[in-house]
Amino acid sequence: MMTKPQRKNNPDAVRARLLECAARLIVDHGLPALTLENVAREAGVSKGGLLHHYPGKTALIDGLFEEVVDWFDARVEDVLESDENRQARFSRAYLRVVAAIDMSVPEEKRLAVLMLMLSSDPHYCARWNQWVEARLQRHAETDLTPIARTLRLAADGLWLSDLGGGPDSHTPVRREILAFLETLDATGARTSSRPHEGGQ
Amino acid sequence: MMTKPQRKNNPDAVRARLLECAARLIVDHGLPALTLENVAREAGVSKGGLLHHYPGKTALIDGLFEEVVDWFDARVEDVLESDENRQARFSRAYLRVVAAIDMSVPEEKRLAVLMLMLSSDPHYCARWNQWVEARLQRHAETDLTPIARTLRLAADGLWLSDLGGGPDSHTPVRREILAFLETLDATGARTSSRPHEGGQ
DNA sequence: TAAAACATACCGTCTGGACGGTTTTTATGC
DNA sequence: GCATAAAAACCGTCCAGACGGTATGTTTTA
Repeated sequence: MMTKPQRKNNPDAVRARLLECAARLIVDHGLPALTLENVAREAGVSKGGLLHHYPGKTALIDGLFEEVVDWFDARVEDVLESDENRQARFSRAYLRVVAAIDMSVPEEKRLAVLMLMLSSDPHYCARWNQWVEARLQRHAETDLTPIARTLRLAADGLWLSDLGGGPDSHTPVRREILAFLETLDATGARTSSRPHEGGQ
Repeated sequence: MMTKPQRKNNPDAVRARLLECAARLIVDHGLPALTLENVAREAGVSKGGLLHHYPGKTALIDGLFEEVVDWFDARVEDVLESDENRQARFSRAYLRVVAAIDMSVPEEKRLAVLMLMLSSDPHYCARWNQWVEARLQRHAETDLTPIARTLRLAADGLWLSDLGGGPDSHTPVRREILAFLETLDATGARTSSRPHEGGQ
């Protein structure tokens, strides 16, 4: 027997569905497709139902933003801990998480949402920068080198390419790039590993 | 005396002003600020006047897109030709152009528009990919290596960082990254320069 | 029975764009 | 040259639809 078969309403599931549908809408049809009506219809609730859970469009987007950031943060933390090499740990984890994203998996598509929100709204951009800089501060010993920064920069590029299906988003090419970047990481560690603080 | 002081109408100038104002509106206040009325007011014409030159909003955006791409293309071509080193010529030029962008110069701000359009609309994303792939095909001999791809990826990351004022957009850090990437370019050329075609 | 979880109906605003004018420029005939 | 017709440039108004949000119900859960 199921755990809760007699329960008709499941607000938590509805909220999750709302967020998921919002993400899918954005990724598949762009930001203008993110309307309250669309999200509600996709999630199988009425607009009133949606506004009950998220009192306004900004609340919905905020919820989506935080969920995606948390998801990304958790994955980075996970990859980070299972890495013995300390050199540029955070940035390498950052890159690996981005590289591991498979856009054909709807679950992972939602990260693309982040990219969209970042580039469109200065507000979320600032909040994202806050997250990055907090992590950068925590890993100041290992992730302030040019190599580390390059890894993250390349990750962002890969990320953007994924979003638009660019020439670098195809599996074989991407695999090669990744391999190169990991090599770069190893060699770069020897080349210039001095962490420099507070330039200027 | 001026060349054409007696001419009251100057449609070409109006069209240019329209595009410029559209770009500024997007960069300064985000995409939702791009309304026909706003653009028309900023450009000092009526909405009817705008619709005379660009029959519809999509036409306006299309015009803006093409102008910015052309601008970027011209600069890349320019940097490209004045580079004796053949290794990853196109990708290095791509990087240098992006790196040279000064967001405090309004003229160069408009490149940010491209980034916004790319990440928001799948349609323009495809058109951008078309451009990149065309250039990639033209420079197939030099720019299909992982290093070349990495340069462009990093450029995109830098670009995105510029748009949002991320931690890598500050001058000293950026300068360091750039220096590193140029070094990487030189060393990488020796490491693995074999062009591989048609993976899969 | 009170509150949470929904649905339905409705409203105000904004925006793209159609439409019919008016003025300016250009092309044409003489 | 010059009148004049035609085309291009431009303006102001109006409208239909979309969208965010409110207000008010109805059902389910605690």
